[in-house]
Amino acid sequence: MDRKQVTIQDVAREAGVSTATVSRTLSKPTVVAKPTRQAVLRAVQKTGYQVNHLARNLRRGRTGSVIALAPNLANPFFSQILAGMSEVLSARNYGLLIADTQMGPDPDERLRRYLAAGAADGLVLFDGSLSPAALDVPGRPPVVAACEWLKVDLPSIRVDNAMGAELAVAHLADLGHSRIGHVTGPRRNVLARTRLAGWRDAMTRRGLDPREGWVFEGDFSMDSGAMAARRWLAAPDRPTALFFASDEMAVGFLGEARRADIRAPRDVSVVGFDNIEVAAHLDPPLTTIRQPRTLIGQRAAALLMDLIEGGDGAAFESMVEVDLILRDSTAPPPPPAPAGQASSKAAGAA
Amino acid sequence: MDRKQVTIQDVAREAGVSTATVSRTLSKPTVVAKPTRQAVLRAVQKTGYQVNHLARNLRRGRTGSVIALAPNLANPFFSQILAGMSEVLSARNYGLLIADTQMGPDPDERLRRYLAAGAADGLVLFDGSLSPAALDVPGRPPVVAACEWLKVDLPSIRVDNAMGAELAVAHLADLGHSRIGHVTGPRRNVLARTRLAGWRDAMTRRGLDPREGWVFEGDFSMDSGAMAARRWLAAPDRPTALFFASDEMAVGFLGEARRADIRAPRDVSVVGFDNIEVAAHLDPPLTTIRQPRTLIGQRAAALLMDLIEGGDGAAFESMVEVDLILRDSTAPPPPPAPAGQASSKAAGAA
DNA sequence: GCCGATCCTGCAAACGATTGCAACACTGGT
DNA sequence: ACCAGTGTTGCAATCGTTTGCAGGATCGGC
Repeated sequence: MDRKQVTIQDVAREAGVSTATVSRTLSKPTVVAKPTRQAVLRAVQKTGYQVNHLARNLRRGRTGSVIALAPNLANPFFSQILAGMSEVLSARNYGLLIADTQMGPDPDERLRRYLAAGAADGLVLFDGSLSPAALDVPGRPPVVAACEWLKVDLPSIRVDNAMGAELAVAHLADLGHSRIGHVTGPRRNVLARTRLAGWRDAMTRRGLDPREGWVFEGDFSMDSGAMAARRWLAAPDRPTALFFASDEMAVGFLGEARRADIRAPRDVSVVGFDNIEVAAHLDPPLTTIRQPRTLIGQRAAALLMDLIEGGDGAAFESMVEVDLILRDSTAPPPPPAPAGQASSKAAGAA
Repeated sequence: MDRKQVTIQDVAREAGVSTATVSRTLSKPTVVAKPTRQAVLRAVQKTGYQVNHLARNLRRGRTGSVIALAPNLANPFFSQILAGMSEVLSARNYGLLIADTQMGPDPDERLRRYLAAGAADGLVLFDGSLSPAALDVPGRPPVVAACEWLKVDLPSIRVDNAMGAELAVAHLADLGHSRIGHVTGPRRNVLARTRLAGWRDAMTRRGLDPREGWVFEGDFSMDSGAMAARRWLAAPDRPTALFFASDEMAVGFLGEARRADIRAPRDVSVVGFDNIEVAAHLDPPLTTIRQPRTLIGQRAAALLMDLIEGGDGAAFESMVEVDLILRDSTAPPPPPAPAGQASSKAAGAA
């Protein structure tokens, strides 16, 4: 094997110039005279030289990659975000490292180590469950928060969750619903809290009652959506419409509800959040709030790049908008049942 | 700011030893005397020293990370695989870089560059559409193929697609179906081809007719599943059961079919492939072939690690098994309609 | 023919770690 | 007292590149 790597020295020898010239030809070509440049390039061709990134980066004092830290890589939610990041990063010749925060025993410590280790020039954080205090690391690289921390003064990408809730409630109210419930994400999650607060605001703003009995706690998962369905079925005076903090929960809800012969939008209207791919292919297709995940990734990456290279962070905070995707899981509320009580199944079958 | 990074020199000075000793204390502690070791560790504590990976790796001639190359990062299919990889890699202190092959103009060239650039110690390839010829790079790092190339003699992780098809067909045949169709992935995709071949084999092995009119071409996407539904509806003498090369297509099929008032398993039995998360939450819950995606990631990473460190590649090829997840989208075929023709809707309602 | 300006190139010192080699200090056996 | 062996440490080279500085060449204007 010619395991031996060809170095800049070899090229220099081949071209009859110094290593400095070779280096310059490759990084700032304008500064070297044309004939020399061509000779060097020929030598590069001939030897098949490839720069050694390790050496270059050591010298330059950067790593040439950024790291994305997510709470759970297996969650498909992140795949599109990563794709967005990858797109802008690779255009700038940066590498994208990914890591899972929730794997070891102490996630905060893990974050701290990533920051201190200097394994990357920057970091995008998607895990809002980590403590902002973990960012207190002396010489840490720039960090972009895409995890909805409220208090922290950090460059960040935020999703307009309040607007999402507003759009959902507005849509349902416009259809004539007044008993509009909400299925939340996990209590401790900031996204979940923001959406819940958004729902409350939107309700009160319209003079509707954001009744505590109409909020069902979930954890974003399909299973928790199915659970919510069971609790919703058992609830007295249950809402005629539900706004879900995630599409997954809406999916779980619909599946479970159907087993009790409850159909959307005939018996209940549902609005999801996120516009996951399957939303369009359910029966009924799910009305939902779309978060542009690719865009989130792109924005986060671009902001981080700015911070790393420019450094001023002009677009310090950026809010990405959401919109309502209208499909068929919402409709005007069913006419109140004659007896007014618990017989919507029978009524539905008529 | 104390932007200045603390180096091994600072630690050495603080501890009153040479840099060599510090380095050894950190990498092979047994070789240095206990008192010295403690002094060094104290100094490390005091100065807050962190090794500079760039420098270490330059010296050691490795990068400490591997790269996963996928055709489309946005595809949630990969998120679980990546999670699996991340798990074993981070346990070994390796980083995980990800990149999208299908972004630039020339994917093959892109792969070639990744290999030549030496940006990683190894590479896992998930894109079967690339040309194996692109791997012909002189001093390239080890590559694990997880993309079902047939001919190439490369360390690889394969999924037992043939067995998947066999399980699906066996299940449907056991239920009494004889007209079992197949919805394929894109023609050029090797996975798709293997599943198609598996379906053919399984059918003929049972004396069933793998009729050409019963295969519907798709591309793994939900949309293509919906299209397949329309073609299936229009087909003369259509199959009573369908085996899909992906769950996504099955989902698309079910959604579209329902609009024509066709229900599974009443009117048609469907088996998917992959066991995506939503499969369990559909109505009906989808019977499917499970691919253990996390395991695939783990295996691929472990094999690559072996290749990088051990080098012999003991477990050169590894086949991961699939299994049948029984849910409710399959049932015995409906009794043949009296007129035998196109009236299954009406018949079903009886 | 001289002078500054301009352009191009090479020298050599970094970047921050690892490691082969040799030196040194002990130990215990003779 | 000497020697071989063992355990511990330091010296200095090395990994492959970038870059500040300075020197040589060339040019145009006087």
